[in-house]
Amino acid sequence: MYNFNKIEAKWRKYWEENQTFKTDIWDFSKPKYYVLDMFPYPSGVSLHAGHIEGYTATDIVSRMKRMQGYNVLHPMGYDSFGLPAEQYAVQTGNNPNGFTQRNIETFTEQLKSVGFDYDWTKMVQTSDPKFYKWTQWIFKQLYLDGYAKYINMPVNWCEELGTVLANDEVIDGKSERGGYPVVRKNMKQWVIDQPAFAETLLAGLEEIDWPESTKEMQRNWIGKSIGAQVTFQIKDTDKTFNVFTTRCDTLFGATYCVMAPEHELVDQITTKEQQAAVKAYQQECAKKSDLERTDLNKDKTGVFTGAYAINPVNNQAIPIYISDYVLASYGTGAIMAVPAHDDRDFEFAMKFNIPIIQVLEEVTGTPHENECTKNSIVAIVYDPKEEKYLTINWHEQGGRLFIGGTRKENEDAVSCAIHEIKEETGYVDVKLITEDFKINHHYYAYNKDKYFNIEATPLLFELQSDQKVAPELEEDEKFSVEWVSKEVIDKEITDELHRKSFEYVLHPMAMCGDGIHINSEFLNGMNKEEAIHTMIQWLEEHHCGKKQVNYRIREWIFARQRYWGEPMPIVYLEDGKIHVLDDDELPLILPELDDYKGHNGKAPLENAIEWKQYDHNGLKGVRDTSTMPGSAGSSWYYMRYIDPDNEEVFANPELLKHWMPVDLYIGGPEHAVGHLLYSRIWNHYLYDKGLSPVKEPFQKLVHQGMILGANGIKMGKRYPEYAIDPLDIVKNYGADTLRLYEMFMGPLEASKPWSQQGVEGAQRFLDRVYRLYQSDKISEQSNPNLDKVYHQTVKKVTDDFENLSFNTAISQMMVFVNAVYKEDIFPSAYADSFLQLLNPIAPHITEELWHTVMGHEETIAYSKWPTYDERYLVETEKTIAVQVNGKVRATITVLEEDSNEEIEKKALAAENVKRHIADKEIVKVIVIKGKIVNIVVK
RNA sequence: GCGGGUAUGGCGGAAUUGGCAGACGCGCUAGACUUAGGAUCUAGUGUCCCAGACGUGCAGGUUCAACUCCUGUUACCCGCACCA
Repeated sequence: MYNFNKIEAKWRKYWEENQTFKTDIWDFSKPKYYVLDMFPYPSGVSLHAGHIEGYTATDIVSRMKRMQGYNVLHPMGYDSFGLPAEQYAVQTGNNPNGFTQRNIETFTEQLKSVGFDYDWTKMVQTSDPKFYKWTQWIFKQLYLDGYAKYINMPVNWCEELGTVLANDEVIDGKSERGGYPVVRKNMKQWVIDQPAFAETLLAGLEEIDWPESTKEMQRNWIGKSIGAQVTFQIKDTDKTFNVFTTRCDTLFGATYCVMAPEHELVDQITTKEQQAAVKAYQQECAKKSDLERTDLNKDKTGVFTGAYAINPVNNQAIPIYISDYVLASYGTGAIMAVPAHDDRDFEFAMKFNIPIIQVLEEVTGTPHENECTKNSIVAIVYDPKEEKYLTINWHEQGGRLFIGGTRKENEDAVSCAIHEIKEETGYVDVKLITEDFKINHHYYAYNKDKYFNIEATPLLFELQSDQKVAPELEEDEKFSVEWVSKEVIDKEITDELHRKSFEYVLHPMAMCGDGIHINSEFLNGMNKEEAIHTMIQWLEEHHCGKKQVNYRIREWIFARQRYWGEPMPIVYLEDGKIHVLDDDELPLILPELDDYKGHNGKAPLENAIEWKQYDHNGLKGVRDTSTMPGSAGSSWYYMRYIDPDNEEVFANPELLKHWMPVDLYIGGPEHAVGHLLYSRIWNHYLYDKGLSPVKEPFQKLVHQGMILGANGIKMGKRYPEYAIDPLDIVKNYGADTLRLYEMFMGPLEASKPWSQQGVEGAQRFLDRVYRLYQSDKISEQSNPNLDKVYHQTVKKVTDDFENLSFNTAISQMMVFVNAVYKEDIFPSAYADSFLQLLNPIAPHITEELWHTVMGHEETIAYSKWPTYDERYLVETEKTIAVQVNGKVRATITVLEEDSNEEIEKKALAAENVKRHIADKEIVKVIVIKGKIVNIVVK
């Protein structure tokens, strides 16, 4: 076994002493390549296997690009503000900075031990005043441009952490960190106006090479929906309120309105009689945490306010309820409810006995020209004693159906149905159960040779007794009355109308799809899309509504009542005005405290009595004592790497123009709607101001998958016995082995289980390579036997690295090594190139062999990446398969210049093929040149 | 419930535009070298009723040919979740 510990230490020292990986940022002579990792939070625990995976991937790409002649920027830094350091400070009374710096030292040591090619002279720390000066400065610009605002709004308040949280920091009603309960609370807060960026963020997604799932998550998070705002007047007052709806076409079906319990109008419109009930309900809702509020959504609750709203399209007065199924924070905090065509409204209406008006008919069947129209019924009779349904079996004429019939003029659906049941089956003692909707059905009647478009009303009856009269129609071989079970119906009733009828009658529900409008005056006969369009026009003409776009994304709550973050560069002056610090007052440095704990829900900086007092240039006031969220610094750090020591600007514009955007960004998928959205917002903003040269900061994004424990179980706190410490692997197997193994495990994006035996396999390969280079096979002679596999390997490794398919690149290198082992001569040119191909994955061992065996003086890191010659890849002679009726029966050797006829001749001549086509007729022979021959016989 | 993804030997996983399913590694079996082997090298390794048949979650379809395309379906993973 080669001495990996010694070799790895030797070359790490060499790289550091020679500043091998220092990027000359001003060297514009070569094309640039900016490859970035998501920087870690320097916690007390060390790097885990997942970090190594992502960091190795970028390391490989950066090393290959460097060898391909790019000027590569591959920096690393620390997201060093955050909660664990804060908690350490609270518990020990020590400044969190010391704790943070110690962790950073450990992390840096660990990262170096894995051999990553970071340019450490570019390192940034978000908690460094030199860095956060510019975080504060960008915030200041956002404030001056009106995007950062100090407003009163409902926030996520976590009592346990003593701070507000952003929406992405709340998971299932609990804090992301610690899992403490989170409640809604109204507070005056610093926020960033995210909805202002919604459109540009959506548009930008089209330009970038990101995983579709992540883009989709961002789209959902932004949550654009196009609809209409409709203004309702409150009956007998001059008050109005707006609702947002995506289905203004169903306005004629609105039978009530709902306001969120917190809606500002609720107190003003509630009638005396309802006041007590409304107050009680509001209090009940306020007490609930977000978790309880969403958890208790199985059953709808609500209270009538006593007030009525006037539906602008028909001047009907409809009741106004309050219910927590309407959220104060979305849309206008009030809705129009259309129970016939919305699931939630349907559920609420059923519970509170509110009328349901159908305004949209589902359409079944296919429309046809020259249809006759009529009204009809589908009667479904249920016998609860036998648990069977009454059907008519029309045998050949039309299969099994329920009882159907045409309504005569002036005949209502129920009497028609009762009449038809009697006429066709003789049963007379039936009770109506439901009759709530209509279906629009197109069909062709064979017996009449006509196309029909009918409006059908399905009705459910229950059989009360077996009482019967003689039916008008006698049963015969064409027609029989049968009671059957639900299973038989599911199987045998195929008619679309009858199936739909049965489905709706058994499970009444809202019809949310498309259809034909009814009961809707000027919309009647239109489909959904047409009706929405028409209704918006009508609303605008009558000044009671308009087209409206709504976003789910809300203000980004930007202040935390914590210590370990960037202080807000804000002062509240004595006259109540807000003052933002001058540039020369930045950075506003975080003061040392005696006590890092907040008291009574107040920020820890409240303890900095002197620091708080502001008296500068004749302005007196009090500083804001909140700090920025963890995602502030990480929203722009990628630009600071380019120019980390600049004291005049956050980064030199000329450098930014050359280096941005990040060409490849690799990190975990957990930041999909946090960091990755915030960064885009800041970058879009800076781009609009001309301070960033590109709109989108990260051109290509890839997420590495999770590395699981050996049993496929997530590593971590719950199962520490399965946790793998990558540094143990470095010590016991070598950094090169760790890197090779993690890259060979499987596709970068996939989750994959750890295998100790796999680690040993990786080490075995490296040792095999090492021994190969110690052998006397390396020679100045050439070896044509290796030409093809060599060029194939160069091509595949280059392509696969480019596509981040490291597992298959490694597999190809193994194929190459296996091939060399079978040969006596390993040409030194190939031996050189192979080290270069393997270098990005295993930098130490390859650098060692490059110098000690191949005799190079200079580092391998800047050697020219090998190229392949296409000539060796085209195969003059190829073995292809011959199939007979799609089954492989033989393989034949064909030459590049063989014509299809010659190939066919060879195929037919193969022994095993002859046997399989003997005494059969050849229907045709398919020859795909260079691929396969298929002989079809009969 | 909605959105996205995955499913291939004992295991991790390969398979350009549909064209010899199982590359490569792990594990396993046998042999060589050895005092020895948990080192190394060589050969083998999808299943079965083995001149053949079957086989990429399940059921269909398209095609000369399907892991790959189409329809339906199941299981698991991730995200969102009363968003009007």
